[in-house]
Amino acid sequence: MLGTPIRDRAAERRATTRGEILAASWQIAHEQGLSQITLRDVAERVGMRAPSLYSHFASKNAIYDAMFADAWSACLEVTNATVARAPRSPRAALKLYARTFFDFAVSDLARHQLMNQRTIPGFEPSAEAYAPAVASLDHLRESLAALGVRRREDIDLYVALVGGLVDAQLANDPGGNRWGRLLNRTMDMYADNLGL
Amino acid sequence: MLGTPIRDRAAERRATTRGEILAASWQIAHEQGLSQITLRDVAERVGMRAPSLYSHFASKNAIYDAMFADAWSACLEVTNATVARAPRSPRAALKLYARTFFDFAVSDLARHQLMNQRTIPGFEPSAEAYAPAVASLDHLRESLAALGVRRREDIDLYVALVGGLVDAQLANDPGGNRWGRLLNRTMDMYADNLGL
DNA sequence: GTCTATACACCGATAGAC
DNA sequence: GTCTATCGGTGTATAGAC
Repeated sequence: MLGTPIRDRAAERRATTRGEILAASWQIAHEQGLSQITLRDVAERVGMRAPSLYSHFASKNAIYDAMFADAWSACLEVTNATVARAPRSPRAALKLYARTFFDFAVSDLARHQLMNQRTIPGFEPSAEAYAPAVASLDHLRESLAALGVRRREDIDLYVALVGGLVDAQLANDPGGNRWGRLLNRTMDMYADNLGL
Repeated sequence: MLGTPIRDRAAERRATTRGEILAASWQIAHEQGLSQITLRDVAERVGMRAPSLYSHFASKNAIYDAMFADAWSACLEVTNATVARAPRSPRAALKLYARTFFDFAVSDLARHQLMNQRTIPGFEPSAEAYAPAVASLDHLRESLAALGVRRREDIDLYVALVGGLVDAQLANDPGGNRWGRLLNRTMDMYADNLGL
């Protein structure tokens, strides 16, 4: 009687190919911009013809969808690691959280555009791709709650403050630190406003 | 001897056609999104064939360029009118300036994307189109200076605060007021931080 | 299942007739 | 200045080889 193989070599190969397609897509996004990804270019980099990509992704937007999930999963991983070594002082913790997200966002323009802006014309993330994004926001809420920040408007303000610094940095001084310098001051200002 | 005509009817007609092309482009941007503008669609709305548009604009990006100048000119006009009726109190003036820009930005998503984000793949505003944008920033600097805000990092912080609220509002609650409600509080927080 | 070949409809842009 | 015709490029779809 034939037993079930331990490893599913076909599935492994399929997952590898999927990863290669995504890696090539990220490469193009970094080199030429997020919206400059073309199926023919992706296919060439992985040694295929363009239509063959449809064996692995249902459409070009499905590739963006997987990239969106990738990006937010990476964000969730980074912030998880940070919270584990959070300092006791609420202000210090606030600054660490904000700095972690700021550095993550500023370090990759294409990724930030995919995560936080709607720069791709017809693209809307699927529910599955949104899951790690929701998890990240939940995680942020828990982390802020542990510092005593629980009201929705306070969390909204935090989101706007950090997001505003990130957007200003990327839009007006990409590669620089003109707005990154203001991050600690902004968090002190925020903590003062909350009476922390 | 033939005198020069008082009115240049050909130039007037040309300017009118240009305006019609831009109006049609804004209409499409509002209905379908900024990146969904196609030359064939624009041409159809003004009663032309697509290639005829090249008699009035050198390229599709030249249309975006004129729209960019339009948008910042409108912003400059609105903020100019606001400063003229500024209250004496620095805090009240700060709130009025911020509210004016916030309402202007939030009222038109497509316009805001064109002005402040880089959502169109190959588009970079020309120097001429940038002029009203630079004038707006100069105008903001003068207005803030009159309130006692003169350091570059203080101005940078103001830009990030207002921009962050606008982006959060448009991205997470379009048509609502969830972040608009935080504008006055944010300006008080900012004024506290500056000791105003 | 995976890939190739081919095709379609649409895009921005250009050439040349009128 | 506007037209028709056309070009190379795009995302997408499908038939069929292996």
